[in-house]
Amino acid sequence: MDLQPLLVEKVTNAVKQMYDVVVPSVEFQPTRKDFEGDITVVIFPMLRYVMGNPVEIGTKIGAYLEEHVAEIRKFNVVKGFLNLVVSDVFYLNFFNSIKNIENYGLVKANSRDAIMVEYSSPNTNKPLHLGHIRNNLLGYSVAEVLKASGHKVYKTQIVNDRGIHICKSMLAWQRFGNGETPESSGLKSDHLVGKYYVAFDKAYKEEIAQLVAKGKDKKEAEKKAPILLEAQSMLRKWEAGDEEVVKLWKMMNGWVYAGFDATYQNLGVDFDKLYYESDTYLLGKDVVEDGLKKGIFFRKEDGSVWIDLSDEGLDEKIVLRADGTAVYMTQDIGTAIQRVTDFPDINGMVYTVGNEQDYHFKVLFLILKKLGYTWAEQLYHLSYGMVDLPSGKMKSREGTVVDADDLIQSMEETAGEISKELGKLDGYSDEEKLKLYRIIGLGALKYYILKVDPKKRILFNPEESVDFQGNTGPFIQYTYARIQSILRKAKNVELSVMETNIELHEKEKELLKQVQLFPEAIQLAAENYSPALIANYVYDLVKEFNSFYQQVTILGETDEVKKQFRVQLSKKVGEVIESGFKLLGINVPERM
RNA sequence: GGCCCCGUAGUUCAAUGGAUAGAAUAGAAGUUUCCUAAACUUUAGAUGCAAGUUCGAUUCUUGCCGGGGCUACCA
Repeated sequence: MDLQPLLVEKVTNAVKQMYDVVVPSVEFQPTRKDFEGDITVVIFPMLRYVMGNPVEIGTKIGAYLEEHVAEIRKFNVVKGFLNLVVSDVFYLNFFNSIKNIENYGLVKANSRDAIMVEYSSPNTNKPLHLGHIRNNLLGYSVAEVLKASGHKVYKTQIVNDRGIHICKSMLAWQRFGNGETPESSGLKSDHLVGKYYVAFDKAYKEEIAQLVAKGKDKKEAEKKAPILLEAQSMLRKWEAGDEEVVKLWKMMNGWVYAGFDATYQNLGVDFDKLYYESDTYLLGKDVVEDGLKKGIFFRKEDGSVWIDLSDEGLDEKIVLRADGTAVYMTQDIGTAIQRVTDFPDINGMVYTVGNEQDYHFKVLFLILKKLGYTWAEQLYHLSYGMVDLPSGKMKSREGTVVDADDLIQSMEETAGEISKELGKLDGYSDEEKLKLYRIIGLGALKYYILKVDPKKRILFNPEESVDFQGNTGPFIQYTYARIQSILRKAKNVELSVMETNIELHEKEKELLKQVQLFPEAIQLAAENYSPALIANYVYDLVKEFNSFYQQVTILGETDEVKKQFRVQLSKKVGEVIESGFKLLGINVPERM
C-alpha cells in the first residue's frame, strides 16, 4: 500500500468537490526537517487551475485529507506548502510489509528490455591506469543498477588490440628486449609491455632530436623518424598477415590480457562477452556500402565516403577512407550491428567512454538512426569527465599517470595502516586482516570515484581518497559492521514478532522514511545512469542510522517489543546498505 | 573561429523549477559507567557576472567571464 497514489486520488477528489475542477497532477516532496510533517503537497502548481489563495486552498485540502484519509493524522500549511503528518501505523505497516522481503528495492530480474553495457575497452599496449578505473567502476556499477531496475544486462568491451600503438611496443621489445618475458623479468605481464611502449617513445624522441640537430623541421622529423616508419611498416605487415609479426603480436597481447585479467579481478569487475577490434575493424564496410546505395552516405571524388549531418547542426563526417579501409566510425557501426545480431534480445546499449568522445558518439547514434535501426533510439553514451591529479593532467608518455595496480595496492596498504592504529582487530588471523584491508581500501577508492556525478571531472587527490572520515566508503562500511555487531549480540531477541501499535520515536520514523526511498533511488539511478545517486542515498541512510543509533537504546534496557523492532529495523538498514553497495561493486565487512 | 561539458562554503561533493541552498572536511566548542568514538551533538562559512521567462531560478533562455574537451582519411 503506497501512500502517494492514494493521496493523488484524494487530493484530486478534494479539489473537485470544493472547486469543481480537475487538476491534472499533484506535486509532492518530502517535508523539510524544519517543518512538522512527513510528506508535503505543493499547492502552487494548482493555482493555474484553481483560483484562490494558496494558504486557503491548502487548508481546505488538508482538512479534507485529515478527515477522509486514515493515514493522515495532522496537517499544517506554510505559504503554498501543505505539510501532512503521517500516522505511525502507516510506517509500521510499511516496515512490516518489507521486513522479510529479500532484495528489497530491487525489481524482479529480467522483467524489462535487455541492455548491453560496454566499458573498459583498453588499448593493449600498456597497463590500466586511473582513468580506466573510473571507466570500469562506472560501467560495472551502471550495469548492476540497470539489473536492479529489472533489465537484463550484458557486460561487454571492445578490446583495441590492433593498430600502431601495439606495434610500437612490439618493435621496441624486438629491438631492446633481449627476449625478456614476464617470467624472466618478474614484472606483471602488462607492465612489461608498457615498459616497451615507454622505451619506444624514448627512442622516438631521441631520433627526432637527432634529425632536428641535422637541420630538419620538427614536424617533418616527427613524421620521418626511422623508428616510427618501421612501426608503420610493421602495422602493414600485420594487416597483410605476416607470420612472424602476427606471432609476436599474439604473444605480447597474451601478456597484456593476463595482466588485465588480474587487474579486473582485483577491481571486482567482469564481462559477459568480449569483442576484439582485430575481428571487427572491417565489419562496418558492408553496411556503409549498403547505406551508400540507399543514399544515406555519399562518395567524394577521391573515393572516400561521407555522411552529411549539417541538417542536424553537425559537419560532414567520414565513414570510409579513399583507399577503402575502415575508420573508427566504420568499425563502431559494424560492431553495434554485430552485437544486436549476436544478442537479438537487446534493445539498447550503453557506451562507457570518456567525454572527449562526445562528438563521436553523437554522430554514431545519428548514423545508426538514419540507417533505420529501431534500437538506435535506445543508445546512451555514458560520458564521464577526466580524472585529474593535483599536479595536472595525466599523460601516459610523460609518466604522470597513476597506475591502476599500484593504486589498488597502496589503498590496501593505507587501509591496513589506519586499521592497525585503531587496533580493533584482535583475534583476527593475518589472512582475515588482509582480506579486510582489501575490502576497506577498495571500498574507499570505489566510493570516492563513484560518489561524483559521472559527467564532472574528478580531481584525484591520493591523500584525500584514503580519508576514512565523513562521506567515504569506510565510514559506511563501519556503520554496516556495527549493525552486524548488534545482530550478533541480539541473538536471543525474538525477530519474528512485529507489533504495530508502538509509538515511534522521531529517529525511528526518520530512518523508516529513508529506507522507504530505496526503490525510488534505484529507479532514478537507472534512469540517469548515475551510480552517484545510489552512493548519496546510502550515505544519507547511514547518517540517519548513526543518529538513530546514538539516540535510542537498542539492546540495553528497553522493553521487549521496542527491542525487537529496533533490532529488526537495524537489520533491514544493514541489508539496504549491503544492496546499495553491491550496486556500486563495493563489499561490506562483518567487522572492522 | 564553431560546437559540447563544467563554474555552489577555504576544500571535496549534494540539491525531479519550490520553503531559510544541504552534507563532509578543515576551524571553534562539547558528548564515552551503555549495543564498535572510524561515531554523535553545537557553531561559523557558498550559487562566477548581468539580463530574461516564472507566483517562485543553483536548476530553464540569452550574453559575458573563467576552466576543460572536441573540431584527423588516429583509435
